[in-house]
This record gives sequence, structure tokens and C-alpha cells, in this order.
Amino acid sequence: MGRPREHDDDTREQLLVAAGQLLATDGPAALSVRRLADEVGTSTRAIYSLFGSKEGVVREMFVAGFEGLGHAFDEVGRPDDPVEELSALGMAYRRSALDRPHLYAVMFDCPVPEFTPSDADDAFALARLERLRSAVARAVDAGVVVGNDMEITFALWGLVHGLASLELAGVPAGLDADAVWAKALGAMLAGLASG
Amino acid sequence: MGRPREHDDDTREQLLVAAGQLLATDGPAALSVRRLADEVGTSTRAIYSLFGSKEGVVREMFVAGFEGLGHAFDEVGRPDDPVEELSALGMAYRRSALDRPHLYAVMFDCPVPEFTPSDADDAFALARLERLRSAVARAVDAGVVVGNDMEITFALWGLVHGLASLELAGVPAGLDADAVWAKALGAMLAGLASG
DNA sequence: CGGCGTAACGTAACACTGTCCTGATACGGT
DNA sequence: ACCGTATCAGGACAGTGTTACGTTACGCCG
Repeated sequence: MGRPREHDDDTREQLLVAAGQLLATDGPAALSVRRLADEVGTSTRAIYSLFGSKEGVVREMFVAGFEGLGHAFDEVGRPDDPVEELSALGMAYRRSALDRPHLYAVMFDCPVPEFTPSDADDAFALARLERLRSAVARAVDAGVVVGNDMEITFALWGLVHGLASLELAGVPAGLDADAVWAKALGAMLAGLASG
Repeated sequence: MGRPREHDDDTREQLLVAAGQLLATDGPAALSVRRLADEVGTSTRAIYSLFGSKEGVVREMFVAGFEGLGHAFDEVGRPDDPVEELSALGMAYRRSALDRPHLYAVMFDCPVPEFTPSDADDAFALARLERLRSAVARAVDAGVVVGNDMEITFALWGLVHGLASLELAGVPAGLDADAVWAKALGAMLAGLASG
């Protein structure tokens, strides 16, 4: 009974794609409910039916961002050398951030004031780091890095997050970002090896 | 000739203080031109007379944030051991971020969509890092860290920025932030020493 | 000393925002 | 064929940053 819904999963997908494009091309200020609806050719009501609010749309992008990070981690195999695995995870993190900078901003900065991560969102984000944590644990077990699993995980996360953040903000001309990443990751992993 | 101005440097200061408090207590969404004017007991016109726009207010906070970082660096003396100096600069960075989290957000995240750092702003921010760069250069000269000055500076900046960013976002319960900082900084500096 | 020019003021209007409510719409069941 | 109902589009509402307007308060000059 009732009118058949046109605000279905298909328009939902279209809205998310359009929201990503708006954010990527014209910045957070351009992401308005009306413009988003226009872009897809539907009404503002669709956004509230499907996502509850503008915040809901951005939350979905937050989740998508961390899922993308998880996938980037999954694509890293399991090299024989645990240290090499950690290094590969770091570079996967970098690639994930650089490939979708607008999502990375939603994940860590809060460019859309309507959305701030809830505790559940934070928990979801934290869970994507399990892959990194297990790699750290493996390295600790192998004796190639020494210390507390969780502390080392956050030390590494802090490093790659900071580097990615700075690189997205724009490194000065004449500075080789590749070299900075190689130097930083190499030094950190070497330092962790010696206690 | 003309009416004497009441929108003077005093109200300017009051507006900046009030803007900081609004941002710190009620978040970026609460920082509206009308509310800011009400808080100080003046009119919205004052903000446009003194700062040109809302963006101008936030820009001033951006500058104040980096000046605060510069002062935090200045308070670090010049220990005999260059590595100890780098470590102290890192902890000064941490303190600066934790003392004024709302300013740190303005500096790196863009929580107020009206403001995005211009090239001049970025240049000003970068100049505050000169203190770190000179300390790195000193350490390189002393042979206690090896590599390119600028690359190492950004490696260190990335690390402390990432750690501060994660700590402000909230580390999971049961994780000792002090320990993470000590571990991360120690490992990085140790790793940089061995090339 | 009175009136004028001028600079700065508060306010109200504009175009926009996110959100909610109203009236129209299109189907399934009787 | 008609009604009930779930869904839709669009307009209303309160709030945003910004700007144009009319008013106010002072220094200067006649």
C-alpha cells in the first residue's frame, strides 16, 4: 500500500557519489542540501528520507573513507619480513589518503561543521587499524621491534597521519615528498627495532 | 573630522578573545558573526570594520595559533645535546597543541569553512618552523642525525603533528599518551641517528 | 556660536543555509 | 470505482554571512 518509493538505494548511491564530487571539486562550502539534490536531479526530501540529515550524508562518507583505508590495507600482502609489512602498510595509508583527499579531510579534519564523529564512528575508525596492530604484534613477536603493541601502533599511525596531512596541505616547492616518507618511515622503523 | 571610532583596538582584542572562547566551548558552528558581536556587546558592523569579514577573524586566530607555537619553541632553551633539543621542541609542540586545541584545529583542520589558509598564511606558518629546522641543521652538523635538513624537519613535523592530532581526537582508554609520545619521539630520533 | 561635512555607527534587507510541514500524488486493496 | 496510505515536491521557518541604508556624533568654518 502507498506510493512506491523513488528514493531508493540507487539514488542513495548517486547522492553519495555527487556529494564526493562536490566536496572534491568545489570544497566543503559547496556541499549544500539543495545543490546536492539538484546535482542528482531529485529533491531535498530525498536526502532526509535516505540519510536523515546532511550530517548523515557526511557520516556515510566518513565510513566510506575508513573502509577505503581498510581495503588499502587488505591489498598489502604479508611479506616475509614484518618490518617490510609495516612499511608497506604505511605506504598504503599514504596512497589511500592521496587518492581521496576529500574523504581524508572528512575522516580527520571536520570540514563540514554539521558532522563530528560520534563515539560509534570513532570506534569504527579505530577498528580499521586492527590490521596495522596485528602487523605490529607480529613484528614484536619476531623481535624486530620492541615495546607495547598499542603504543607502537599509535606511534606509527601518528607518523603516517601527520605526513599524509602535511602532504595534502602542500609541501614547499623543492621538497621531495617521496624522500620525506622514505626517510621518516625508515628512521621510525629502525628506531623501533633498537628499543 | 567625522565621528570618533568606537570599534578600536580594544574591541578588536575582545572580539578575538570571545571568538576563541566560542570556538573552544561551543564549537565552530557556534561562531557566528551575530553571536560574536552580541558576546562583546557590539554590532556585527564592528567585525566588518575591524576584520573585513568573518574569514578575517579566523585568519587572525590562525596567525595567533602559529605565533603561540613559535613562542612555545622559543621557551625551549638550547641544550648541549642537539638530540635533546629536538626532543624538547617536539614536546613543546605537543604542549602548544594541547593548551589551545581550538587554535590547533584552526591551524590544520579547517573547521570554519569561511577560512582556508592563503599562500601568505602558509608561508607565515612555515616560517614558525625555522626554529625546528635550525635545530635539525645543528644536529646534522654535529653528526648525531644524518640526512637532508628539510626532509628531516618535515619527517619530525609530520610525526609530532600526527601525534598531536590523534591525541586531540582522543586516544582510546587505557592507552598512555605520554608513553606513545616518548616511544615515538625516541624511536624517530634514534632511527635518524643511524642514517 | 550654529550649521555643515564627514566618518563611523546600528539595523534592516538580501541571498543563502539546513530542516520541517503542507498539500498533492500515485499506487494496492476493497 | 473509490478510498486509505505511504511517498513525493515545494514552500515556510529560523538562522547564516554580507551589504546597503539611514542615523548619529564629532571637528571645522563661516
